[in-house]
Amino acid sequence: MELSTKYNPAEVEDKWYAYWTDHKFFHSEPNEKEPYTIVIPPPNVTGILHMGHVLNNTLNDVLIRKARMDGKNACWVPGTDHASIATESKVVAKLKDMGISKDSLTREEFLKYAWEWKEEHGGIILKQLRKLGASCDWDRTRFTMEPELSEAVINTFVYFYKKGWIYKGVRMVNWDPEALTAVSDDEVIHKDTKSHFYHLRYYISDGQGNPTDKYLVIATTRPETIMADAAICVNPADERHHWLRGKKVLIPLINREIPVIEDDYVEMDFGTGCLKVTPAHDVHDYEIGLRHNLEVIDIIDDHGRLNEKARILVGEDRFVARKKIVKMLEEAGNLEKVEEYTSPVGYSERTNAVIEPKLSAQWFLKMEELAKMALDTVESGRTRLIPDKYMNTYRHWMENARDWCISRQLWWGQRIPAWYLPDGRIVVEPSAEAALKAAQAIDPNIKMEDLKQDEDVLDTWFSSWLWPISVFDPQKPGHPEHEPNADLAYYYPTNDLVTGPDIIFFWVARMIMAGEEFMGKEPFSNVYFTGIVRDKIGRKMSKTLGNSPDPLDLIAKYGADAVRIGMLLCSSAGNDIFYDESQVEQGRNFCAKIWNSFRLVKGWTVDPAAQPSEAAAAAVKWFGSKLNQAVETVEDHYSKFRISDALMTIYRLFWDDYCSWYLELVKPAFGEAIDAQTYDATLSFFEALIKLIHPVMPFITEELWQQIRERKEGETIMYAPSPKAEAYDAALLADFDIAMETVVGIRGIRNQKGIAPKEALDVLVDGSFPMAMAPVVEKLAIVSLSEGDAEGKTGASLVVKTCKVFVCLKVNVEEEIARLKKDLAYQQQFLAGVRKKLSNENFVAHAPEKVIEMERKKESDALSRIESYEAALKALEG
RNA sequence: GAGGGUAUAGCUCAGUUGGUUUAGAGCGCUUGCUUGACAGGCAAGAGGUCUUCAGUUCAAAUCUGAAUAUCCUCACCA
Repeated sequence: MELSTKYNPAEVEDKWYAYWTDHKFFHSEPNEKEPYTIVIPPPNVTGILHMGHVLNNTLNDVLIRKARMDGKNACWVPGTDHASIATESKVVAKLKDMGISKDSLTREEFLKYAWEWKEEHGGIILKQLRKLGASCDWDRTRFTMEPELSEAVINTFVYFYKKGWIYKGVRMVNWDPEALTAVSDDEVIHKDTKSHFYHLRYYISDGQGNPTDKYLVIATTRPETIMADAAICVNPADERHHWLRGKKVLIPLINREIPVIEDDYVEMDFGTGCLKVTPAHDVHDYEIGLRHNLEVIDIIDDHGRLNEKARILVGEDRFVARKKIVKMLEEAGNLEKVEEYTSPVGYSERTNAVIEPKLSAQWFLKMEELAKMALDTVESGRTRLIPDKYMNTYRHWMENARDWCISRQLWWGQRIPAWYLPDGRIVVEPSAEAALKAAQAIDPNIKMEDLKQDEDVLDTWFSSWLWPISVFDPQKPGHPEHEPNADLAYYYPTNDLVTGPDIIFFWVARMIMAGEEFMGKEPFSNVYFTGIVRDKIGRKMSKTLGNSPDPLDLIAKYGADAVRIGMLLCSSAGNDIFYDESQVEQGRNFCAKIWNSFRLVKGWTVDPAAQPSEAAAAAVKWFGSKLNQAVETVEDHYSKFRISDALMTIYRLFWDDYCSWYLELVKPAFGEAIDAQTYDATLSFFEALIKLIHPVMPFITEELWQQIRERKEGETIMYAPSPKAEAYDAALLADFDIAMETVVGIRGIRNQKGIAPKEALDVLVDGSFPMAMAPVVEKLAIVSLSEGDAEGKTGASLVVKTCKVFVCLKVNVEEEIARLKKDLAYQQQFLAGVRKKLSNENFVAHAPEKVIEMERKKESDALSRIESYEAALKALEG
C-alpha cells in the first residue's frame, strides 16, 4: 500500500472508527478479567460539543484506552442527562416560534412535544463524541429519563421519604419569572447592578389610621414592594429611633398601618437605620417575619406582576410598577430623596431574568447524614480527589451542606410521586395504584380521581446522582436490599471519574452520597478534576462572547488526534486551561512528524546480507534502553494522573530521541540499503512508540500499526498490549548523553562561527570518553559538518565543552580565545562556590551522603573542565 | 463578608515529602539553512535576582508568617 506524502486525518478517522464499532471493540461484558470502568459525565441531551467536553472526554478516552491495552476489561458507559431546565426552556422557545405558548398546553401535550424534540435534537453530542474518537460502549448508552432510570429516581424518592429524610417545606426560593420556575441558589448569578436608593417617608399613625406630621425615613431599592410591608424594623440599640417604640406607621399611598419592631439584624449605620420588612419578598425579611410573627403578604405573581393584594398598580410588571410608584410617591410627598446606588442583584443563569425571592412550597432532602457519609468517604481516602487541593473545599461544603431542594416547577423530568388526598394529606408511593392503596388505608372511601399528584418534577441532579449505579442496575437505587445484577456486581465501584471542579458539589459529592447509601461503597476510587477551559486571554468559553471554537471545525481542519493533543498539552490537573489554537497546530505537526518518520523507514530497501554498522548497532542498543526508561516514566506519570506529562515524555521520546537521533544514526547513506537486523529493530521500536501513544492519538496510530506489518481482519492496536518497562542500561544512556553533548557541541561551534570545514573530522579521544560512542559522534558530526565552507577563517583546534573529544575545526583564533577565557572564569567561580560549600563543617555533618558525593562530583567536573580549557588556551595562544 | 486556590522564561506549565538543577520543558522569539522523510522541517541562540518582605535551617523555588496580585466557591445587605 502506498503511503500518501501528507497525512490525511479525515480519511483515516472515519475508516477506523467504523472498523472499531463494526467489530464491537468498545463493547464490554463481565468476564474473568479485572474491570476498568468509567461512567461518562452525562452531557445535556440537547447539548452540543464544546471545548470543555473535548477536554473531559479526551481524558476519559485516554484512560480507558490505556486500561484496555493494559489488559483490563475496559468499559466506558456513555449517556445523556435530561437537563430539565435547559431542555424545557429550549422546547418552550421552539413552541413559541411555532406560536404555541406553554400555558395553552396540558402537561401531556407539552411532554409529547418535548419527547419529539428530544428524539429529533437529542444525542447529537454522542455522535460528535465519535468524531473525537471516544471509545464508549455504545450498546450501553443510557438516558437519565428513560423508563428504567426514571423508575430508579422515583424509587429513590419513595425510599428517602419513607426514611423521613424528604420533607415538604415552605422556603424562600429564587423565582425566575420568565422560566416560571424556582431555581437553586447555585443557578443564580449575582451581578452588581446600578439602581437607585429611594428614601421614603412613612408617617406615624395617630392610632386611627390617619397620618400625623411626624415621620420616619426608610431607604429601599424596591419601592414597588411597600404594599407588602409587614413592619418597620430598627435596631434595639439605636437610640435615634427609641421614640418610635410602640408606634405604628402608615404605608404610603395605601395607608395601611404597620408596627415598628426591633431586631438586631438591622444595621444602624446602613441607610437610615430603619428597615422596611417585607417577608414575602426578601429572604432576610422573611426570617425577621418568622421571629416577630409578621403577616406575609405576597403581592407579586408568578410572572413578576403586582397582584390584587397590592391594591394599587395591579397587573403591572414589577419594573414598570417601580417607575410608576416612584412618581406617585413623589406626588404624594413621600419621596425624600433618590440616590444612585449599585447593589448586587440576582439573575437567573438560564433566562437572565432578575430573580424574585418568593415563598413557595418545595420538597427537600435532608443532607446531614448523607453529607457526613460523603465526607468520610473522601477523608478516609476511599475516594481520592486529584489534585488533592480540592479536599479543603470539599470538606467545607460537606460540613456546611444545606438541605437539598429537589423539586422544580417544570414538566420535563420525573414527576414527584406524591399524591394529595382531598384533605391535604400526602401519600408517597412509586405508582398511582400503590398510592391509591395507601390512601385507602387512611380513608377507605378514597377513589383514584380524588387523588392529585404533585405537579412538580425532580431536580435533574436527583437522577444524575444515581448514574454510576443506575446505568448498570436501575433496580438498585431506592432498594439497598436488592441483590445487584451481574453488571453492577462486576463493574461497581467504577475506577476513575473525570469531571470539572464546578460540579464537585452538585454531582460528585452527591454521587458519593448515593453510592454510600445504596451500595455501601464509594462509586469511584479517583476523581480527576480538569480545569475550566478558557480562551487565551483567560475568559471563560461562552456562546455570548463567541470565543469558543467549534470542536468539529477544529477536527475537520486539523484532525481528531491533533485536537486531542492540543487539549492535553496544556492541561495539568485542576488548573484552568488556556486554550489556544497553536496547541492544536502543534498536535497536527506531531502527527505529520510521525507520518513522515514512517514514510522514511518504509522507504528503505533492505539488504539481507548486510551487516549493521558500528553506529547503527550502538544506536539500536541505546534506543532499546531509552525506550524502556521512557516507558517507566510514562507509567509513573499515568499512575499519578499526570497525563500531559506522560504525553510530553512520549512526544520527546518520539521526536528527539527516535527521529532526531536514532533514525539519523541508522539511516543508510543515499542509494544504499539497510541491513535486516537494524531494520527489524527500527520497525519494532516504531511499533512500540505508536502503541505507547495510541491512547492519546488513536487514529493515526491504528492506521500506521496496520501498515507496519500484515495484520489480519479483526486485529487492532486497541488490544495490542502496552509496552512494558524492562530493565535498561543506565550506564549506556549516560555514555550516549556524552556522545550527544559532543555532537551538539560540534554543531554549535559550526553554527556559532558560521564555519563548516571541508576537511574530514578528526576525533581525538582521551581515556574518559566512552570509546563505544566514537562511531556515533563520528557519523553525526560528519553529517553536521560536511557542508559548505567558511571564508577566510584561520584554523586551530579547540575543546568541545564538556567531554574530552578534541575536534579539529577552522576557527577564528582570537574569538575562540575570548570565549574560552569567559568559560574558564565562569568555571572558576563555580568551583569556588562548590568548595565553599564543601568546607562548611555543618554541611558535611548534616547533608546526606548522596548530596555530598554530588558536590564532590561537581568539584571534580569543574576542575577537569578548567584543566581542559587551560590546555586549549595554551595550545591556541602558543 | 467567610473559606480556599494560585504567583517560576514573552505565553502555558514542570520542579515528585528542603540538598540529586549552575532552576527545566513545550510553544513563541532571534539567527543560519531549497541539507533526498518532514519548512507542519533541520540546526544554533537569546531569555528567569523563582511576586515582595520577614522567619525556621548548615542548606529554601520548595517549610512558616505577613503583604501584594489574581482566580474560584459560599453568603450577600435594606
